[in-house]
Amino acid sequence: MTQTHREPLAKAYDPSAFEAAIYERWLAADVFPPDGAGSTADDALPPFVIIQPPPNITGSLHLGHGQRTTVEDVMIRHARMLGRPALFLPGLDHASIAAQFVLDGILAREGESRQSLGRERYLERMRAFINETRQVILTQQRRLGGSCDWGRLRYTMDEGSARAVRVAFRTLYERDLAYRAEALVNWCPGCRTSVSDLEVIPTPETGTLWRVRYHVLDETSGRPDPERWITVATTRPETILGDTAVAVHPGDTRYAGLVGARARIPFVERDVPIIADEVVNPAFGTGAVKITPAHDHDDHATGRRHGLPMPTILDEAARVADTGTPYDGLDRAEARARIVRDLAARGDLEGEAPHEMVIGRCQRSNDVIEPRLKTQWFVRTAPLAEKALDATRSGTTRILPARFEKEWEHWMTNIRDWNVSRQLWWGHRIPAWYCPDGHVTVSADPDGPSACDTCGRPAAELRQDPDIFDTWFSSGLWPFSTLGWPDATPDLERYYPGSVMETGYDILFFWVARMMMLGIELTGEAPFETVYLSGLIRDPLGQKMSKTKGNVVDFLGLIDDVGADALRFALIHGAAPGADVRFGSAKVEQARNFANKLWNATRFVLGARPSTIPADGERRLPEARHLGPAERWLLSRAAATVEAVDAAMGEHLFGEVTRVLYESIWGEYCDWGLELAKVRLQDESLPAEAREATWWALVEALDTYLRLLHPVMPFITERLWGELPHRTGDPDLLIAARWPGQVARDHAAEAEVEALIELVRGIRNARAEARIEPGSWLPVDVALPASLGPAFATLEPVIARLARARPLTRHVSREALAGLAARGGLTVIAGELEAVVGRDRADAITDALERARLEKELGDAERLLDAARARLANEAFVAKAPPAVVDGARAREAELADQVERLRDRLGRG
RNA sequence: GGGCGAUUAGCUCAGCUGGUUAGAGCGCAUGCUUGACAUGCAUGAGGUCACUGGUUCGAGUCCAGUAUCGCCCACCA
Repeated sequence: MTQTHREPLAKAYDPSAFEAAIYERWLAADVFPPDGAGSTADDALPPFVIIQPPPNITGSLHLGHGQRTTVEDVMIRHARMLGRPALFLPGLDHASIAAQFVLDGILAREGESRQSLGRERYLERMRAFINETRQVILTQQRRLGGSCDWGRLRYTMDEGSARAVRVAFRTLYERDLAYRAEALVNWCPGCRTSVSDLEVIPTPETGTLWRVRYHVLDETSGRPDPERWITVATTRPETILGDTAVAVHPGDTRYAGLVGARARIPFVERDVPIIADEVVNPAFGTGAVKITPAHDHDDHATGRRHGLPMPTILDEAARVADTGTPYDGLDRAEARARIVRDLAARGDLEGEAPHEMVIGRCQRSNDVIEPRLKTQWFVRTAPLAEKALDATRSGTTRILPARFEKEWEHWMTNIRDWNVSRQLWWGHRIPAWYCPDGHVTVSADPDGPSACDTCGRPAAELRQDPDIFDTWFSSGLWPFSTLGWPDATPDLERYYPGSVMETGYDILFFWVARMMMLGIELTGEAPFETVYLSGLIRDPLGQKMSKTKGNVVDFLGLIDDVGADALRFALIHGAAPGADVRFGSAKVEQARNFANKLWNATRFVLGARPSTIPADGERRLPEARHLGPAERWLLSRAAATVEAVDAAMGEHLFGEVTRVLYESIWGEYCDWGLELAKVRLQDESLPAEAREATWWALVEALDTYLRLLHPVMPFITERLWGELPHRTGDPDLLIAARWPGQVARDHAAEAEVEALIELVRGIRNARAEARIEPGSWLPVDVALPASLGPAFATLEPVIARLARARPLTRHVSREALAGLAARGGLTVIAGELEAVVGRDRADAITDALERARLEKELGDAERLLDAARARLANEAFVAKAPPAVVDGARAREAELADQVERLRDRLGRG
């Protein structure tokens, strides 16, 4: 395949100049869908399916989303390059409560409200609103380079999801896994709906603990005795109006005589029993507790045990209602203040004290949650959780990092039934109908039931439940509802269960748990093999990013500044799985610089093509017989990088992937590979074949690095790869190219070149320490073992240039070198190699500095030698450590001893 | 009240199954317009791996405890 040359690489790396165009090329080539026209997937391989949490349709992506999309995209691109049919299905979540919260805010600014519009107009407004917002997130994902199969875009409120919701609910109902019951639910007065336990955030606050006297009834008169009372402690005096008992601990002798008596509740003037119950902690407060069964979880349980009445005294907006007192109509806070005041006036307020407490607030609106009695739909979770636990315990589904499995176990084993009813409008209406006789009919028919299941009354007489489902109910079906379930579609057959579900650990229970429970129950299979939990992105101060804090980073702005590649790299570099990351500009700059480095390195390679190689020729593997040690080293290091990246990818260690690539590309390929190659490419004395081989080796290694880096930095690698000569069989686009295969390392070449690199480093170091003019050329005499002779001979001009050595003379023995050292100069000891820099150049070299340097080196070497000797002197070490370790220690000792001896020699302290 | 995690260079963080001299980026110091790159190059300084004990020939790594910070779960008014 002949490659088409487009515009040559610009001198400066400017991602904004090509990222959008690259994305368009991918789209045009139809390579994102596993079954797209441009897909090069091998259908014999198992599909790889990533499951992404569909972002809220009304929002915009923040850096956390960016990180996750990146991680997901890294996995999908890697799988695609391995030839697997790779599905990355994009989606949006209607996010009922979150969306309503956003819209309600907008309406409030317009002077409207949910109530003023009414259900139908409100929903119309919502649809208009999401039509505006839905594009935001999709655009962001594109800008970031997400290689999603856009043709399969789904939405949790589309017809497919709606049907899945109805069928799922009916199925649960038929299996007695969904039931309707009156229960105390968490009520948010701001959102005017119940919320699940998970949505209640325990918030520490300093409240007040009031002590209130309830007068005990006189047995004969039946009237409250002004002289006898029982004092209760409460943090919520307004709930006095709903009290139906006073409880004390059965063993509490202080109150033993009062149990069985009755007390008068003030204001409502209700007479209630004084009961004994184990829940009461006699050490807390006064040891007597007022019981409000309709507005407190503990009290509700107590009320049930004792068969107490449960009057509701707060309405939907948490105003006092139906108490027959003057407090009716007051907000709970105001009612509290008045009641406290009135109690004091009556002389029944015994005292008050500040009190540290934990209060439940709404995750969404931050309102104080008010427990309230409601008839709601619940999902019976115990049997579902049991199956979910089976899946994780058996390894059918793995949770990464593994430590989250413990949290999972704990939560799943203590799970409570899931309240799925929400008194909201934006969402899936619960498909339950009630007939006048109270019969319940659950139907999956989009038009509802035709008649009551129980008594046959016609549909016209049935009334549908006004509530909608918790938003997580529909997203809990996501892994299969998006593939056509409940129908047995080819997609469902092929792409279910998914491979990896990636999300932040903060929604492990909200979402992952629900998908697992519903998925297993409804499809018979766990919905994914691996749960990969990412950490949270935090700001540079370690705070969670949030709009209210104003520390949310402008995602598209960052891409405008540094490019999507740099952002992607920065988001996963140096991050351990599941660990939170502080994200600051330093990371982005590092990533941008890395991209810039790669850009310029490629420009160099392209510009260094020997004139004997045609510009548009196909790529050739360099011929082995023309390869020198530097080329063999370069190719072997590329092979080593393939091994390291494969290992890291296999374990989902993406931070390790970027670390390895950064180090290999910058520290090896650019710092040494290109520098070594430069001299040879310019060396006219070499045969053309040798120079060609050097260039082909550069191209070969660069090709490998671009492939390895592509999942992380897809745009720049695609752009640069397009400029490289391709091999026969390569596709036009890197995204569809194959992942590098593992090739054999050349350990001999690696050792040789690394020894020579150490020599160059040593010479540079000595020169710098001796404060020698960097540009000056000094004679260098080198002694090296015979085994390194050929490599040195080949690379001699390279070493000469990198070390500023002229002339560079090789000596066969150290003895010869020792004689030279006596004539002045710097001594360099680099492993087995040794060099003298600047003999006879007393003008350039300060003897005192050189002696100081050598003294320091000697000191270091002696210390290390002592440690090595001490280690070997330990008989237990020699006897018990593995032979390889002992051998290594011996070699180390010998090397150090040799070094010490040579340094002493030079310092005249033989 | 339970459970989990973190504590490594001035800062932000890697360090997998225990094994030579603990790494990176930024920052810092010194010096370089080296024909890919100053978004760069070279060289360097900087760490009793929170503390105490234990296991081991050998511990940043494993175990126990302590301290500090963070997170999750939990019905004490």
